[in-house]
Amino acid sequence: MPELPEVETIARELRETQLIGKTIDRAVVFWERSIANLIPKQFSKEIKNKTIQNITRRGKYLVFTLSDGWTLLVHLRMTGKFMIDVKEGDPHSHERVRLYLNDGRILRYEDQRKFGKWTLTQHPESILDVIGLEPLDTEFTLKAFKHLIKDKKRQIKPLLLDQHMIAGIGNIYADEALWEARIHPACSAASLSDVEVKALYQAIIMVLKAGVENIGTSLGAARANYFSVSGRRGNNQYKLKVFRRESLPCFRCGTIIEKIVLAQRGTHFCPVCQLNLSK
DNA sequence: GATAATGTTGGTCG
DNA sequence: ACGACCAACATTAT
Repeated sequence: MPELPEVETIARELRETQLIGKTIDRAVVFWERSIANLIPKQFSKEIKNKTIQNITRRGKYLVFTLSDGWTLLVHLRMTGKFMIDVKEGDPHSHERVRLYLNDGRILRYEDQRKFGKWTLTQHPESILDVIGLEPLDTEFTLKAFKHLIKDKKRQIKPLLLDQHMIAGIGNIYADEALWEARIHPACSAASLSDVEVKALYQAIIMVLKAGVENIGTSLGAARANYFSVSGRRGNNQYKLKVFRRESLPCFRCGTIIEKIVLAQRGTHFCPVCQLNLSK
């Protein structure tokens, strides 16, 4: 569920809510497998009394820099979310981990589908260094993008979703970027012309920036859907051009948007605007 | 009421 | 190197 813009929004809200500088008095784990690399007992022991020094984002990971050289990496996968409470209370229905802070607040982590993972480590680089370029950083240049996709015969959409190539793009923003760039999601990366590569490069940056500015995409009304720490829903769902618009007219040419499956992911595109048969 | 689909990622197996 | 498929899960839509 949360892609780069949603994770970025959450990181910002966690900072804005003054978590930085607070100390973790105690941790409670309700679902063991939410902690990827430690048993709950070890996790609770190691995180106790650590101070939160910073909260940032790398790809789709939330990065909590803690005291004494420790880092907490949180990947929300499909349904992970954070909530902050001022008072003790029974665990919420999908609450998996809870951190008690020294200012009396409780940071709750909920994850309906239990796919999300927390990693508490002194060596975060082993995870963070193997993921790809940050698309909203200066390192993501047109030249770097060209280098990334040249000679890659694989389909362009699965490539965009590959976190080892570019970090943070998920199913929504991949479809949106390809529509903006007028590129068919199934065509081979290496087959793209220079003009198409540049258009796609600009589209990736554009759709991600728009997502961040609109504080993320919250689809549907269900509780499983993305909302930020404060419970606020994003607004980007109202700006989407193709994602989940199957059988509706393309905003550019009026053709009915199609939905296919690519790399086991629902994929939405306009069969006329995005018709580059180069493959 | 059964079945398919869901925004993620890691593994296996050709 | 890649793609196809499965697995981890709970819920909603059909």
